Amino acid sequence: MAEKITKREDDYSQWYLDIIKVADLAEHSDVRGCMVIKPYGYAIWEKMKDQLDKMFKETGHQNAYFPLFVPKSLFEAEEKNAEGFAKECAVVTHYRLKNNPDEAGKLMVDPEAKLEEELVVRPTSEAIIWSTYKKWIQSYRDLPILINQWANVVRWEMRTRLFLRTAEFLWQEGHTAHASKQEAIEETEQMINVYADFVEQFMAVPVVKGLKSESERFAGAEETYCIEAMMQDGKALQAGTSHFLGQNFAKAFDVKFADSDGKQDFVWATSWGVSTRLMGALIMSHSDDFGLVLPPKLAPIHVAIVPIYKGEEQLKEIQDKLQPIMAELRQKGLTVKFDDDDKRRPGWKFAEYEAKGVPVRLAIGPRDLENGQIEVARRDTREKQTIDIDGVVDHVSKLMDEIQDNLFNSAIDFRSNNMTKVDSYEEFKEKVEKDSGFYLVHWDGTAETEEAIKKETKATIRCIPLDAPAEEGKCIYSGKPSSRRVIMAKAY
RNA sequence: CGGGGUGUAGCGUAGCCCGGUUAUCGCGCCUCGUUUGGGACGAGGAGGUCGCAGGUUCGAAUCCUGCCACCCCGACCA
Repeated sequence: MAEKITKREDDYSQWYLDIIKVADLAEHSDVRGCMVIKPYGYAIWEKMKDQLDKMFKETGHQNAYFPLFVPKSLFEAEEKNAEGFAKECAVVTHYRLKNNPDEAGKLMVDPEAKLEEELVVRPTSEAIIWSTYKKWIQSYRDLPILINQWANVVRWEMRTRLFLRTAEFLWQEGHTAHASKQEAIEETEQMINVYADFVEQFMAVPVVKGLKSESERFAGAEETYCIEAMMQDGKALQAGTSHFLGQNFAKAFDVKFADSDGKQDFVWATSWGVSTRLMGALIMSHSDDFGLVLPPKLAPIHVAIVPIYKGEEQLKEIQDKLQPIMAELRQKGLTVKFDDDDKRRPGWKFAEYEAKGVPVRLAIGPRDLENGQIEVARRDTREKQTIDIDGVVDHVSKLMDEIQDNLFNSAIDFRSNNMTKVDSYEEFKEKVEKDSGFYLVHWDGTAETEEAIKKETKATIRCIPLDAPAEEGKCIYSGKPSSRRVIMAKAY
């Protein structure tokens, strides 16, 4: 774990993978395109998960669980959805292995055990969930259904990348059913706001809330809301989506309800999700060449304490001095790790906790004990200062807020510096090729223009920002009129 | 799936072009000792189906064929 890492423009991917390695977050598994999330990485994910779960429950949702396998016929029911995912589905065709008669000790798929109907391993759960909701819904009194599920899904991607795109990934998917269009739209908007609040307030990553263009929309959705974040190389990362599904799935699965007048109508639907991809966003937003940088609100360890000592006696002295301080820190809800591991030297521990992104490190040795002081180091700026030990609890707890704010503000600054309004296509082409970043441009609203720009520049419409002010202009590509700017960027 | 690259101990690698003793070096690991304020030092030690499967050869990490995995660039995508 001693290797130095460097962030360079031409080597950003390697830097990203290096961070994952030095912080001990995850690694490639032996299974194609899959990932092993290691304990420290999972601890961070768990923090994110717990917070999101809390926010879902605060907005009236409940957790449930649906099957991993989706019979092919169910999967086919919503045509657009099936078509959108068909190319990346893992499919179960057999249910048994047997000994291979030609090769001792080897197994083979038993051809006798072919399934009548193939089972699709869920790439998303709309199909299985809506076929279930059909049984649950008869009247408006059964609505709304506000359910979330924490699960793994499988998408057989051509190219995979740790956290950002793995064949199997962990996520949460909300699936709600409503009696009115209006209510479903409100739900969709509510959830994109929940996501934005979580990502900004907990991950300290600023996002743009917006609508996807038709071509980037979720397969089977009427409207897709998204949040887009900017990574340190200027590229965009879609951090979460919330879909208004209209009555598409209700029609596909024949889910009708009787309203208060006894009239039958199809149910209105939403779905929304975020995944372990958020880990990628977290890593790429704040890390530096010394490793991961974690916002305090998501750090599994808030304070690492490194005692510097010779012999048991000195260690004991330090422990006695720190015992009440650690108790106070813990009382304030902070997780404290006192690292008296004698097998590692202090310098090693300093580097280790930096690599893991622990927000604050305390170091204390005989010299400090004598002076009644302690050394405090913050991870975000890597500043160290020696303060009176009496004030350390207050100081550290203030630092937590400061670090959380500083990370968010730095990310905002970075984004502002890399967000440009552009009005001519020539200028746009030139800029987007040289510097990644968000470009605010006028667009005529057609898929043809979008496609043409994508082909030429590799930049795509990340979203049509919800808060974009109305502004008359001309499409940078076609010159046709446009009423607001959209965000174009290269994306992950 | 198309183009390029890589695969040698836990990690990073030399050797491969031009086949030939016991496969190189660094980090890490184990033991003992000295150490401990920014990734310690010394001495000793363990660890290898050279990605997998075939082939050529007296002899293969090295040459040939096929396959697999990973990385980068495309297409696809959360």
